[in-house]
Formats: sequence, C-alpha cells, structure tokens
Amino acid sequence: MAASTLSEVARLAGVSLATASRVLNGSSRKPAEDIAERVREAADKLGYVPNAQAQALAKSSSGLIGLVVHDIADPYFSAIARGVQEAARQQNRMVLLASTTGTPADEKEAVGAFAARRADSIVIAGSRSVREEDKQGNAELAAELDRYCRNGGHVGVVGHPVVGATAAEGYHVVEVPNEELASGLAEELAATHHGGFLIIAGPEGLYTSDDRVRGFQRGLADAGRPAAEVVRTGFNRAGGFEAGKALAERIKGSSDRLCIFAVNDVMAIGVTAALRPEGVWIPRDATVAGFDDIETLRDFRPALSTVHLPLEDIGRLAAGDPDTAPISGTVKLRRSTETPVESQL
Amino acid sequence: MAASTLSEVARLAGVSLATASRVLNGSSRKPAEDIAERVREAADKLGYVPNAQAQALAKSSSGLIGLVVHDIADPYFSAIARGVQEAARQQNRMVLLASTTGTPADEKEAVGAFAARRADSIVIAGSRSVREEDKQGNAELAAELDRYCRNGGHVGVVGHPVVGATAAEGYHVVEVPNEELASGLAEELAATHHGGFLIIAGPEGLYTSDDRVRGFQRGLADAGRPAAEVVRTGFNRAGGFEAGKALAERIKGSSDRLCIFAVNDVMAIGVTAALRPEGVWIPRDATVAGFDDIETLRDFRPALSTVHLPLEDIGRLAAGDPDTAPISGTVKLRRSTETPVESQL
DNA sequence: GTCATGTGGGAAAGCGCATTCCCATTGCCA
DNA sequence: TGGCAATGGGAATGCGCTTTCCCACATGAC
Repeated sequence: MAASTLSEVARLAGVSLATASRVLNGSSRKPAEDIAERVREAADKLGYVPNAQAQALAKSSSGLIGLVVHDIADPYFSAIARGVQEAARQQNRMVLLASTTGTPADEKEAVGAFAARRADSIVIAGSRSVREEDKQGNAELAAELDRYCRNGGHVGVVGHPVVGATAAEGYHVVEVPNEELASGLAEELAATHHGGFLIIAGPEGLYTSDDRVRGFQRGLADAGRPAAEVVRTGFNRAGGFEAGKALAERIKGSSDRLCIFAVNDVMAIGVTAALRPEGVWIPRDATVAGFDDIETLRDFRPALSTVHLPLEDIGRLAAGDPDTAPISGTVKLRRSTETPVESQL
Repeated sequence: MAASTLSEVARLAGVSLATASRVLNGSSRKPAEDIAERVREAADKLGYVPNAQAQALAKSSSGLIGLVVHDIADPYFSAIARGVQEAARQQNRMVLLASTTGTPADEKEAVGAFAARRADSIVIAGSRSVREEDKQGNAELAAELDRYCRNGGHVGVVGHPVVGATAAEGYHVVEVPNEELASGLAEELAATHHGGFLIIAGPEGLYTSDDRVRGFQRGLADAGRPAAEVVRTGFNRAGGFEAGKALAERIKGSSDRLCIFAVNDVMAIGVTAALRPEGVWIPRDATVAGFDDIETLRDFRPALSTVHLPLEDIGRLAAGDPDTAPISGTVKLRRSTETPVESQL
C-alpha cells in the first residue's frame, strides 16, 4: 500500500506542507479560500488519501475501537457487534475485530494486539470464567488490561469484570442483570407449571451461566418450589443437544411434566432438537425456556420462552455510547412453556 | 493512549534504538544473547507494547484487512466474517469491520476509510446491485476501489464484481455459482413437485437475487416446466414475511399446491412465518425452499430445503487464503418441500 | 605483523503527518 | 505616516519505529 503523500499534494499546489495539512485535515486554522481550493484540486488530481496511521502517530489517537468476541458467527455476539459498530460509527471510529476461541489466553493476545494498535478503547464481550484451567490465562489477561488502562485506554466488559483486573480508571463493566432476570423467569414459570424443573447449564465457573442458574433457583425458592436439578454441558447448541439426548428416556419414562431451563437460547434450541426425534414434543411432553431472545431464532416453533436482552444496546453501552439506558431485560413467555389445555391433562 | 516507547526501553537497557528494535521486533539481524536478554528485561519492566501504527508507518504495511458487510448481525454475513477472521488470523493480520446500510455510497466511504488506514486488503461481502438509484454510488465506489488497487491494495469481492470497477491488478472476485445451484435446486424440486412454482425474489437489479431467479427459471425450463411467477420484495426476513402475507389467501383459495422458492433462507423463514398464522402449513398446503443454508436456521421446523453455501470458505477465499477450494454448493432437500404421503393427497 | 574478512552495535535518515513557532503582510488607529 | 495587533503561510520539529549505512573491533590467513 503506497499512495501519494501530503507533501506531493503540497508541492503540486505550490504551498507548504503545513498549509496542505490545514486545508485537507480539518485544523483549527483555515487557510484562505483560494489557496484551499488549489490544495483541494491538487489532492483530487493525485487521488490523495490521508494516511491514518501517520495521522494517528502524529496526534496519538487512532480512532480505533477493539472488539473481542468468542465467535463472530454466534448470533449472540454478532448482535452485540452490531451495537458496537453503531456506536463506533457515531463516534467516527472503526471497529477492529478479534475472534478468540474463548480462552483467556487468546483474549489476552487480542488485547495485546489492540494495545499495539493503540485502540482508543476495547470491548470484551465474551463471558468471564473462574474455571481452574483458566486461572493463569485470566491473570495474564487481567495484567494486560491493567496495563492498557494505565496507559490511558478504555475498557468495556460485558457482564462481569475480568477476574483479577484491578484498574479503576477507564475500566467499565456493562452490568447485565442475569440473576434477577432468571429469577423473574423462574417465578413466572412457576406460576403456571406445577411439575418439576431442570436446569441445563454451561460449565461450572462461567459467570453468565452461573448467574442465571443461581437466579433461577432463587426464583423457584421464592415461589416456594424445591431447587431444580442442574445438568452441566457445553454453553452452545451442541451442549444443549447432548443434554437433550441424555434426557429423552427419562422424560418419556416419567409421568411428571418437566420444565427445562436452558441457560441460553441456542442451548434451548439444541435441547428441543434433540428431544424431537425421540418423540418428546415441546410443550406437550415437556416445556423449555431459554435466555437471550436471539433474533434469528424468533421464528422457531414452538416459539421459545426466553428472557429478552437488548444485545445491541449492550454493545453500544460497552463501546462507550453514553446515551444508552442501563441494561434491563424482559421475560417473554411463549409457546414452548405453555400449559396444555385442560382436556390434555 | 500513551505508553512507553522503544527508546525508553533502549535507554533503560543501555543499548541503541536500533538494537532494541532488532531484539524486540524480529529483525533478520539477531543481537548477542546477553544484550537481547537485557533488552527484553527492560521491555518487560516498562511494560513496553510496540506501537503498531509507527511500525506500519516505518515498514509501510499495516497488517490490516478491511471487511465490508451490510449488517454484521445478519447470519449470512457473520458466517462470512468468521471465514475472513480465520484467514486473517492465519496471515497474522487483524480485521477492520465496517457495516454499511447496503448503499454503495456507504460502502465507498468504508473503502475510503480502509484505504486511509492502509489496509493490506479489502473484502466486500455485500451483494452488488445495478439498480438505477445506485448508479452514482456504484461509480464512486468503483473509482475508490480502482484507486485503492492502483496504490497496491488487494480487493476481494464476494459474488459479482463491483459495477464499473476496471482495476485488473489486485482485484479478485470469489465466484459463487448462484445460477447453477438455483437451477439444480429447481430441477430437483421439479422431480417430485407437480404443481406450480413461485419465486419470491429481492429487488430487481440485485445480482445475487437475479442470478438465483434466472437459475431457477432455467432449471424449471430444463425440466420442461413453465416459468415461475416472480414476486419482488425486500431481500430479508421482513420482505419474505410481507410476501407471505400477501400470498396466503391465494394459496388457500387454490387447489394447486404451490412450491415457493425464496431466494434466501431468511426470506424463506419469513414466508413460512407469515403463512403459519393464516393456517397455511408447510409442507402440507404449500412447500418452501430457500438458499444459503444458514446454520442458525438448521433447527427450524419444518426443516428448510435450501442450497448449502460454504460461507466460511467464501470469506476465507475473499480474504486471500489460497488453500481454499473454489466455491461450490449443494442442494439440500428437507422437510419443507417434502411431497405429502399418498393418504393426504 | 599486516591486511582482508566478518561480526555486531550505533548513528541517522526517513515513513507521512500535525503542530508549534516564527516571520512577513496587512489593516487599523492615532 | 508610524506603530501595533491581527492574520496567515512556511520552516522545522517530533510522533515511534525500521533500516541503511557506517564504524569499531575481532578473527584468520598470509
């Protein structure tokens, strides 16, 4: 990538470098109109494109905002990414994307790369974890973030603080009331469902999952119900599918109608998909609820009961857009948890 | 964003700038081990993070790859984005993201921004259009791309060339055999479906949509079937939904079982969703096929007949990954176009 | 002991731009 | 008309780094 430079433009226009810079890149000093016109003409003729790298170097601000997600093709993350993108657009910045496999070590690397590019701020969208195997990775990630913040960077984290991060300045957590919402979901479900409950959760130590589990149990307790059994599996569709497969026989063998809470929508879809070929129908033989209210899944049938999360707003907020309200969600009861009509009872 | 600089590291280590650079940033000349160690220690103590902007400026290569999509939250684009991301990772580059609203004017702006950042290459994933209202935008976009290519940039476009782009050097189109695949789909459908066909297409002038329509018609013709009626609507779920609503009465009033081809999956989902509350069931009262085979939609029921496209590979290929095979797709017939069993006829 | 050869560190010149000074004009008032 | 402030263009510096070129020194052969 080479291109014509500002000094070439200046020479062609017969002005100094300083003047050319002032004309083309919005300085506070406005050269006279006739000169400006000459410079603009020269720039146009040469097809001048300012070198943002050099500009960034000169005024030490890159106009970049880094986004760390586990998987950009996951609808949860891509919805957040859209929000971040919008905020960036408003702030006249560009989004740098890094997909990690979800391990803190990868995330640390991504943060390092963003820091190297002198991103003005960094958004971390993946769920935090306290699992033992992530311990060292978390520590390193935290150190990297601390350093970045100390150097004047801004960090927005979705959900939970990065474990071990201590930087106060520039560190910003977008709180997602997972626990409260899950509790609310449990209470609403308990109002119409009289059988047992079961939770399909992600691996222990994943904050988002743990919060939702805790909240759901609390909601059940508040409704005077016994705690639900918790099954742990992968935090994705495959995990839900697997859990569903394992559950099928049990559901078929029992007369109790089980209400299954999968801690996110794609897991709920996985469960449902696994159950269907086994002849277990939702909501006839069991009911299922998810969490997130993923847009692409809205047309799924039976319509999934879930908790709506304003993912775009979350992204916007994490990217530092100030005029977004704090995050709240809404319980959405749909067909997948409907009580069967009396005649079927 | 300020941070400690290389010269600070050099001073602390008691070596010259050149030596420090050689130690820390992989030069061909390797300083002696004891010196190198001293430099590394100093860098570590200062928390040195190389300034990628300055590096890019000095060696004129940014390590950036720009990605232009219409909407990152659209599963079609996010799947491509994943591929681009993977390729970038392999090439040790980072992805710069730009979402546009789909108008060429926006895309032009994005390309300009990428050029300013001296991105090594640019991937344009949105569908090309020849609509009259896009004419000027297209021309400007083409000019911007040409300029970028002349300056040594690489461009990868998914599907069709940008209208009017003339740069030969560095311009690379990932061919997607939309027409052939749509034709194949039509033929396979015609083998079992004996009623009429109808196509729900995007706006006229959208290459992707037009190609698929043309291919489908050709396939029908090859199978000795009359051409299908074409309904034009938005190229998204909303468009499909609208078309579905408009179609419901007609389907209910006719004894002929219609086979509906929506030119992409989300439109097909939209159609199905619109038809369902009207009492028109798929595949009982009509059949529906889509195109793309979006992963998130796989669990949709009735399972959608569609054409599988290796979206990740497309992204990888557009991002310049050479070890990806040329793009081909596969027709996937599923439940949504199944012929009813005889008893139901 | 001398000279060719090689090794490895340092000085300095940019990369493309913003910005701070500096200086030549001009306009204005006394 | 002289003097002062304001105006606006230009030279030069530096942002943080890579890389070329130079030089000091060590090594080996003759």
